[in-house]
Amino acid sequence: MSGYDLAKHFDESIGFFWRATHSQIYRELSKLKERELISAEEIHQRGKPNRIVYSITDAGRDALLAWSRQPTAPDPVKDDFLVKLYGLEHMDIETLREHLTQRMEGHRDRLANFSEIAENMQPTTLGELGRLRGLEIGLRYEREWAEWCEETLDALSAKSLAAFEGVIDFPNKVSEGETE
Amino acid sequence: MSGYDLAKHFDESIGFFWRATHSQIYRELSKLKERELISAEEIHQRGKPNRIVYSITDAGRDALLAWSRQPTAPDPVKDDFLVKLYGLEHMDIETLREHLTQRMEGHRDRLANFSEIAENMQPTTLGELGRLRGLEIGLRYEREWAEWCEETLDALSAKSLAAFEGVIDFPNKVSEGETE
DNA sequence: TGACCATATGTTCATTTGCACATATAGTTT
DNA sequence: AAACTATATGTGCAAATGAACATATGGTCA
Repeated sequence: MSGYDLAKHFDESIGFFWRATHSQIYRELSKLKERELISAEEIHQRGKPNRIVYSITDAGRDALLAWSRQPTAPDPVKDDFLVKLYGLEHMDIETLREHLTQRMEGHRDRLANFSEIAENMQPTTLGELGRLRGLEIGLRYEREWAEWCEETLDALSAKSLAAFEGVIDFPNKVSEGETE
Repeated sequence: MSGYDLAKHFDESIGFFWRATHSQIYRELSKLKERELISAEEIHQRGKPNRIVYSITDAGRDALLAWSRQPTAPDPVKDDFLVKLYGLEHMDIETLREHLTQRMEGHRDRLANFSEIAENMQPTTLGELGRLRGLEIGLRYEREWAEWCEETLDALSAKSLAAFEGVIDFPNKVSEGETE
């Protein structure tokens, strides 16, 4: 693939579990070529700029296999929305409810999208099997987040919050934000 | 809190959704103090080095509230294990199975840990409610990953893979990795 | 005609982050 | 006596990353 193709690929299929901007992609391709893990071929085009199409080398394939043998730590979660929940008493809850609703919709959209793709997949090769497994965790991920958003919206609803003592008067409803 | 306290805090409770090394913490505390969002007080101790205990200022509280009003994008997943699955035909599947097993155990351990904490929580304040909601998504996250690992191990078992044509002879079992 | 979009590749700059190093005290273990 | 652990704060360096800038062609749209 060319760098441009890779960038589009990140936007489309594999974006759920890995992504990179085009600036990073071109940098990495240069490094990989210098290490001779990929080879480059310039393709001349009429009307459009030249493309540089890269192919994996034997050394690259070896490196890929060696990499697959190295342990992988689970992707650490780092979500500032959960930080906001952690300090909920200092936050603007009304705004949080809005954000929760938006987030829920996003998760539901992606869930529907993933479900549709997964239903039309009938893996017959190892590669397809792996990609289906990837889709499967994406599905689970979006489903759980969507459900959690719904539950959390309910827990943060005015009715639910009224059950908490000393909470009926929100501490943050007064001053409108003029600070940065 | 002092920087040292914060570092321990990251290791303990809030590590699931946010973390930082002590070097980063001290740097950020310096910046926050310069912006006057926190104030510092040096505490002299016998036997131990002095501690610098930070407290939030009124400006800091304002900034915190303003921050809570800013939208938060979902934490993007970036997991190289899923990249390995994506290119499954080029990977060492036996090693992947081992890593899957280890990962599954890790997720199960954390699930058990989170479950125990959640069961003993009876939120009576907004803060506690928020922290329970954070724990709840952690619980869902670990549960789904653990189940997915189990399913994936099954899908990658020798028996399951035998059902795939042209897959019985693994392409990657021969050469032992000497490349980096 | 001028603006914008798609294709295509790159550089520069700043931020975030982690790792390793550095320093200092005092108790505990080998 | 030496090594290690806990407490406590910091610096230097490198890697990863994204945003913005830069350039070039040709088609479409207002």
